[in-house]
Amino acid sequence: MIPAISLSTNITVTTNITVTSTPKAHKHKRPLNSTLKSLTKAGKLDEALRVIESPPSKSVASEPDLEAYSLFLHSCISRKSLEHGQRLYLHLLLSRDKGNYDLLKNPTIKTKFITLFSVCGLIDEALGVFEDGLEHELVPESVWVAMAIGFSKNGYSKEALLIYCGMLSRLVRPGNFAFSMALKACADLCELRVGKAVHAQIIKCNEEPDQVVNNSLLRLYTECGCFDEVLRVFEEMPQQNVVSWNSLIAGFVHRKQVFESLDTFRRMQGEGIGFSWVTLTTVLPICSQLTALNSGKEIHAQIVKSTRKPDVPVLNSLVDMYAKCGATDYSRRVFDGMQSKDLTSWNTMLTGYAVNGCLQKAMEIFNELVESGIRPDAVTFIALLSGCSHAGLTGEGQRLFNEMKKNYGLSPSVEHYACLVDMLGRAGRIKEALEVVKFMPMKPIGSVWGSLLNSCRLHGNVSLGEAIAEQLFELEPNNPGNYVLLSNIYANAGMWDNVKIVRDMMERRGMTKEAGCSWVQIKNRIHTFVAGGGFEFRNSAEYKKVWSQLMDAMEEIGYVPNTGVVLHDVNEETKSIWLCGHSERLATVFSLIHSSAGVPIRITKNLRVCVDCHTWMKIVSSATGRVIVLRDTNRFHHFRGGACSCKDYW
DNA sequence: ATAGGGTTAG
Repeated sequence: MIPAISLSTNITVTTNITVTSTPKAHKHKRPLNSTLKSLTKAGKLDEALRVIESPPSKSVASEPDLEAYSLFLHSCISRKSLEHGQRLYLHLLLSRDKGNYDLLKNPTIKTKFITLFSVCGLIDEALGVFEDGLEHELVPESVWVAMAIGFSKNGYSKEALLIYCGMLSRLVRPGNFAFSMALKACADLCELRVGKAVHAQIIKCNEEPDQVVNNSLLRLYTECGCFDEVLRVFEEMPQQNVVSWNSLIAGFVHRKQVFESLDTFRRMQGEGIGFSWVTLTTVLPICSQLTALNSGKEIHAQIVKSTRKPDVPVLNSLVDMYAKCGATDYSRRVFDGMQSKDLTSWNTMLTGYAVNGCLQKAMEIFNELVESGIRPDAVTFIALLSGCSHAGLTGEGQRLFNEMKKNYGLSPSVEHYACLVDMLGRAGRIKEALEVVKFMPMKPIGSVWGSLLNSCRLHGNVSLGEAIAEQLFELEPNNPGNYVLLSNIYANAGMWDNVKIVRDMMERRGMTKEAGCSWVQIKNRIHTFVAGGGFEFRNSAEYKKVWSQLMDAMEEIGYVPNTGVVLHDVNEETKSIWLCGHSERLATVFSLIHSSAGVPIRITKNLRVCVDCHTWMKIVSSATGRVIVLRDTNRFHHFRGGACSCKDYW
């Protein structure tokens, strides 16, 4: 059975097949072939071509044989040497026109040309080779598969599947190569239905799928979120290798089961599977997400200990992990040590500096990037612009925004406009920000209105905030953050009735504000604190001791809680008690108790830091002499000696 | 000839 696939195509596959007789082996004489082969093996493709293209003399055969050409093409493919391949192709076409035996009909040669053109990105040329004679010949599986892989590798997964279907419709039986290719295409498209049909074919063909096919199944089900299937295939396959385990970890990451994925990584070491660079590039982002610096460092140690040379992606994710843990110095060390860098390496380092508020250094990296001759891309500018926005460098940001198109030929996307709007709004230039929204060439997305609303909150603009919120509620009715922002605006203005109206609206629409939650890694454990929770900890003697010491220090400095951040209409005393229960404070006290002096405290929060906690943190950093690195939903705050890296602008 | 990965965004 052929699975029903509804995909649009411009490829027509005809089904009337005429079988031509098998070509007779091409006669050849040794000398020419051995010359050609040795030239090819020595990498002297130019000379080899000269031999091929030279007019036939009587002393040698008119054409070299299949084997010699195969070898030559193989060499072209591994070097991605399009030019040599094209010249051979032209030569064979001319030779065919002269009435010589048509070597382009030979499946091996055909497969190699298809592969060569595909790896060089010339998918149309590859298709031309493939379709040449398709109607009259019985094309073996290998040719179909080469064409399909060509499509798939160039990002044309639908077309790859259509080739697969074309093959089935001609009753060519798919083998393991065809199966894994088809499954990859389905995984790339998230085409679960077709993928399951292929799975069914694999089962029905009654031959044991090989490991690659099983791994492709794992990836399909991982991508499509069918975790039960992932587990089943994983358990049932005769042997799991590194790739299988990597898929399993990726499956957990996909489901945001960070602890399970770390656990699987450990189990894989326990079972003697080891790891590959891909394993580490899958696991490192978990450490980034969790700000689990200790775990990240352990992985770094594995890389250092290894005798293999780490590849670019694994080092990129290492740079990112350190940056996401607020440790840009470590990032920089890894970055500087990289022997080769790609644009992602630069973007990652740049972004790391930008989100940590080190705009100066981000600009230095940017300049170095430009000097090294690499062209920055859209991501580079999002990092720079959002960095400028958060650092309050409006002029610099505007300059970059304009340079983007003028000097680098990049037209700003809606995300870039969002950054521009954000930086103007934050600086209190809300009117100009609105002008940008009005004249930008595309429809604003939620985040554009969102940053405007945030600007209204920062600058206490109630009426404009209301108007913007209205737009936003229409665009993103189910984003609780927008409602919270509006109620913040009302609360700051003391308009408690309106706060209540917004709260009721949220409740009616079934939305809840995410509970504030902070966590910190101490040794290998992640300790989580929820706002208003942690009672057991707060009742402990050690907590009370540290807390009262902090209170004394606060009093000395003259700290008065800013209860304005409590968005409920309750009395002042209750408000200040609630503030003490904010999750970042619990995490801070916990860290003060459980980590040694001199080590920076690294806390991560799922929401934005509140203004009062921000003040509180500054004081704690000066009273205890500790560096506190707080990562909130979008920024880093480095508290040191009573000041914050964000200069109170965020 | 087939399977696995990293960066931005209120």
